[in-house]
Amino acid sequence: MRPAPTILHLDMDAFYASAEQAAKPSLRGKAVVVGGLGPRGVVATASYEARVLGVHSAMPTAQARRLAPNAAYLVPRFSLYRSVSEQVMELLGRLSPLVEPLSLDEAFVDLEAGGVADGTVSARRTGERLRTAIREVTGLSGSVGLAGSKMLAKIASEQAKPDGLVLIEPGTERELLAPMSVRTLPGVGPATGDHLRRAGMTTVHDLAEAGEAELVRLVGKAHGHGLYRMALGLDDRPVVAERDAKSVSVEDTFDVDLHDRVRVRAEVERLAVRCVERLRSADRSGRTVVLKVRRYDFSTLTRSETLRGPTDDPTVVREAAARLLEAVDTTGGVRLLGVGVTGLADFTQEDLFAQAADARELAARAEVSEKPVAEDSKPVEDEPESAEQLAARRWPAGHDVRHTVHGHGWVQGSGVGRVTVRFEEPGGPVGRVVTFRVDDPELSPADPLPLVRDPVDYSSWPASLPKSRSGPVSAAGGESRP
DNA sequence: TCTGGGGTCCTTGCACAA
DNA sequence: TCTGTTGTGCAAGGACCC
Repeated sequence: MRPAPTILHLDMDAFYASAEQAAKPSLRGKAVVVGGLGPRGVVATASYEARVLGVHSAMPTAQARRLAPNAAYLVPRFSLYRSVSEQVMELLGRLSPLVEPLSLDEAFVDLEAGGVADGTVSARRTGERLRTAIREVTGLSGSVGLAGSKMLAKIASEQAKPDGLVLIEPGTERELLAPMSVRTLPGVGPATGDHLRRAGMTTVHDLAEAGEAELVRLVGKAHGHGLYRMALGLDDRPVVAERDAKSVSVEDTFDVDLHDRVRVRAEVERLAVRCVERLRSADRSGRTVVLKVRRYDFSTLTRSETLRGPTDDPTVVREAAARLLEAVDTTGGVRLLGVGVTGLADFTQEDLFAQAADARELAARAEVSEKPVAEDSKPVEDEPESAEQLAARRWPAGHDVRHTVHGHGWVQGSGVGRVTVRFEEPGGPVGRVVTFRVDDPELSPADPLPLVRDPVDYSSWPASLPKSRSGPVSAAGGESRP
C-alpha cells in the first residue's frame, strides 16, 4: 500500500531576512542580507530581493556587497528568530505530537500521528490552514511540502517556495524524481555530486539505473545503499520528536590570523570555558574533548582526548584543550579555533566523583609539565580596539534601541563617534532617521518587539479553527472563533 | 571571491581484547 | 603458545545540512 501524503515539511521563507523586514518597515521590498559583517563574514540569509541580484547563503559577505552594494546588511538577532520559531513550533505541536525540528525555520510533522490528516484532501487542507495560521501569528510566510516520506516532503517544500504548498501525489514519486539532478537528494553535496558526475550520473534516473552495487562501490556502503533507495523514491525514516544532542562546541574565526602562540593558547582556554558554559546550561557532561584548528591556508585539523569519565568541569576541559593544542603546529597563523565536547551523558552522581578525580590528576600532571594557565578567560588583545570597532560592538547594525524621546528604533549604522538610528516599529509606517553621539545617555539597547502586535488567538486550534482576518479558511468541522 | 557556526553521520586506520 | 579473526573503542578527517 502506498503511504498517504501525511508527512509535512515546513520551511519558513528566507527566515532571518523576512523577520528583519517584518521588524523594520523601511526594509519591506528591499534587498536585505543577514550574516557576518566582518572581513571574513558569510551570508546566512538573503531576502528574495537580494537573491535576484545573485546573493545567496554561504556566500562571503564581501562578495555580496559587490553584487548588492545598496542592500541592508544586518547581523543576525537569534533571540528574535528564536521567539518567532517558538511560535511556529507551537502551532506545529498543535497538529501532532510528532514534530521534528531541523533548525529554527524548518520542521517535519507527522500529520497522521496527530489525527489531522489521513489522505490527500485532508493533508492539503491542514497544510493550507497551517500556512494561514503562521502568517496570522508571526506575520511571516512559510512553504509547505506534503508527501508520503520525509525526503519527498522536503523536495516538495523546496518546490513550493516561496509562500506556497506542493503535495506529491502517491504513485507519482519515481516519475517526478527521475529527471531531477542528483543534487536534489538529501546527502548529495558538492563532493558526492562531482563524484557521481564523473561516473556519468547527473540525474536521479541515472542513479536508479546504475543499481545499488555500483553506487555502493562509488560512494561506500551506507551512503550507496541510502542513495539507491532514495533514487527509487523509498524513504521510511520516521518523524522523530525528541533528539538528544550528541556534542556541544564553540568556535571563532578571527578577523586576522593569529600568530602569537600565547594569544592562541588564551583563545583556546576562553573557548573551552564558553563550551562548558553551554554544556552546563544543557545539563549535560561529556567525555571527549575536541580541539579544532583551521590554519592560515584553510586546512583544518582536529585533535581529541577521551577522559576517564564525563565531566562538565571548566578546568578539566580547559586543560585538556590546552594539552591538545601543545601537539599542534601553528606556525604560519591560525584562522579559526574551536573547542567541543562529545560523548555526552546526563549528569550523574558517579560522574561527580570521576570528574573530581580527573581534575586532581590533571592538575597534578599540569603542574609538572607546564606553567599554570592564566585564570583570566577574557580574550587577549593584540592591539587596542579602535573607536570604530567599539561603536560597532556597542551598536550592532540592525539591533533594537530605545530613545527616551524618540522611542523604539534600530541601528542603521555607526562610525566616527556617531550612531544612526531609524525610529520605526513592526507593523507601523516607515520611520525617520536620526544620528546621535555613540555615548548619548538617552539611547540604550532594547529587546526586539513582537512582529505582530495583536496576533489571532490560536490557543484552541485546530479543534476549533479561529476566524481568519485574511478571509475565511475552509473550516471543515471547525468552529470559527478568534 | 575566498570561504561562519553549530551540528550529524560515515569511513578509515589503529590498538587491544577475546 | 602462537596465529588469525572479529568486535570494539578511539582518533582523525571528510561530507553534508541549515
